[in-house]
Amino acid sequence: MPSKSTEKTPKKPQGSPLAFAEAAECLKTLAHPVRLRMVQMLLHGRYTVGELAEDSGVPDNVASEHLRLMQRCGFFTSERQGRKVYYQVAEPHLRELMKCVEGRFLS
Amino acid sequence: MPSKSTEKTPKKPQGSPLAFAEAAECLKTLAHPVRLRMVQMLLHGRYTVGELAEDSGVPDNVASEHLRLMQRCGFFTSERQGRKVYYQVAEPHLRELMKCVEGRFLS
DNA sequence: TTGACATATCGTGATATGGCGATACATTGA
DNA sequence: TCAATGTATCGCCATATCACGATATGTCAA
Repeated sequence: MPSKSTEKTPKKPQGSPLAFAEAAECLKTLAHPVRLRMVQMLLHGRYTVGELAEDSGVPDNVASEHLRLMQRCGFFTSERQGRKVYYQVAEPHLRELMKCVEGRFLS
Repeated sequence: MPSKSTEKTPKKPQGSPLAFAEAAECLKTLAHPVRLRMVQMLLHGRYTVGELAEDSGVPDNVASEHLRLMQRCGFFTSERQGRKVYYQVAEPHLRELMKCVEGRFLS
């Protein structure tokens, strides 16, 4: 008679609670209409805060805050060039992730 | 001299604001450690509320609320069997989306 | 230096979210 | 019918998020 503790449990998928917490935090950062749009834009090129703000229809300071949030997750890096600051994608997995999202919601 | 309105703007990717709002809402639903874990579990099998609750380490009522949220997004369907309710994946895109997340955070 | 422009940060208030206990509902078996 | 089990719902409260206006910082040009 096998005790409960020695039964094999082959079906439960892997993943530490900490990893799930991290993943959830990054997904939460991604889960905003303006931020999603910014990610999509930056996957296609390099843009300034002002350009992204205008494209998304939000004021510059709001755009700046969204970009900062995503930068903290490691999504983007920024680079000042004169008075302007250009953002670009730094997290390579963003492309595939966005492809999934586009495949589900923009087709 | 080309007017501003007739300049071509070839680089901006597609996507209506409404689509981004929908996508953001679904991602927000996904963006929770317990819910991520539940999605992962249900991509590997069919489980009851109680089973998912125990696996995630949350009380049954909390698990039930999380499952209801995800059901509203169309992620899952539920099926009562006796006193128990089994949940299962209904949204086919979840598998690929979860694969992206796992590839980034559980490897 | 001054002023204009681009971006970033801060404080605040409105709204949303998450988890909890209590309770309701549904199903089965005694 | 009653009690036990499994699930769902509700009200409450703590916290988080969001957008805004005001203000600060950094950069260039005159």
